[in-house]
Amino acid sequence: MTQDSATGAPSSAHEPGDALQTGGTTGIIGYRLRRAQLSVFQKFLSIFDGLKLRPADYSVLVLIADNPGRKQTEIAEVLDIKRANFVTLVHGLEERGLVERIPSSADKRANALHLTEEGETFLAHARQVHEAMEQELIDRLGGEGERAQLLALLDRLT
Amino acid sequence: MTQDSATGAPSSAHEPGDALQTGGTTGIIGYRLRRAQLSVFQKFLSIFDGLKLRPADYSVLVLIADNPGRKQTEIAEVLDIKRANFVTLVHGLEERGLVERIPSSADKRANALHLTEEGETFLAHARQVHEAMEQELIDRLGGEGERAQLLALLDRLT
DNA sequence: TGGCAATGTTATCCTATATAACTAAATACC
DNA sequence: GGTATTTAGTTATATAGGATAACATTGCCA
Repeated sequence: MTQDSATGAPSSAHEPGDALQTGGTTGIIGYRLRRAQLSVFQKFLSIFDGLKLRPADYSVLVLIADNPGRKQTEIAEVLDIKRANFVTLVHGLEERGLVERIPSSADKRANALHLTEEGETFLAHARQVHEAMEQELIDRLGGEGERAQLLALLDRLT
Repeated sequence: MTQDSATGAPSSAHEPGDALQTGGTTGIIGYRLRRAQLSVFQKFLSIFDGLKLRPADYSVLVLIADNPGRKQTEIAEVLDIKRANFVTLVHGLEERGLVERIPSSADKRANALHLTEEGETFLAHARQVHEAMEQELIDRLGGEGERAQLLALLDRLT
């Protein structure tokens, strides 16, 4: 009884060079999501290796650029980053001269976040680099239509 | 010049209660992938909280069940888990009485992995629980067709 | 005015993941 | 056949992500 291909069930024995039965995991939506996400993030990391920018850093810079003057809690919240961990993240960006924490005059507890001039320049470049990566992903998907399809399907899972 | 809705660009000022401009991040494939993956894993964790089973544990049990007698390196490899980290993972499953490490007679360095009787019973139950979750995800996607579409699109990213 | 909530921060913990080094055993090479 | 290389499992260790608790300062509000 070694008819794997018929039943898909594991045979009682295996030859040393045999491929493993992976259907039990590769059929799982969450598993495939995770693999795809890791693959895309890996590509991001390799592309942005020179700029020393991680996905979280990039998303923070983009959000600050598109919402200048917002306080830390607001930016952290939309990214689902705990404000305690956001402190370290912003601190790093500030040390690199990309972000400014300006004490809010309206609320003395809060810091208003802004990009520095250098931060604007840096992000403009990073956005170009990222745009190229995004376009490659779209190409791999098959086009804009497939990208829209994917995003719509992902939305239903969230 | 406060016509955000027309340009999508940030206005120079924001009202305290305003929603943030998030298009810069939510349009990114990798960002949406990550959010969806986190959401699905979160659901997994809450559903399997009672069984104290994490996604990685589940995938390991399934792979051992479907490929009994394989050695650690083989199972770890298909899951992209470093063999050094796999040691701890399998050790935990062994301590819980779900997995056996049987020294291979053919290769005295290797451990042949098997589920125990208890492991088989446990996994049978876990598979049922997971099947219900998977079906809910499929329903959310819209049906089997959409599931197949999603998996196909994810494949192209990997 | 006094109590409660929010902001930013520090400290700490846990988990996941990556790397290096080691042993014992198998394999390759000559 | 004996030596060198590779492989399997393991240990120790480092880093990064993310969660929680506690605290000072400030804002809110009733």
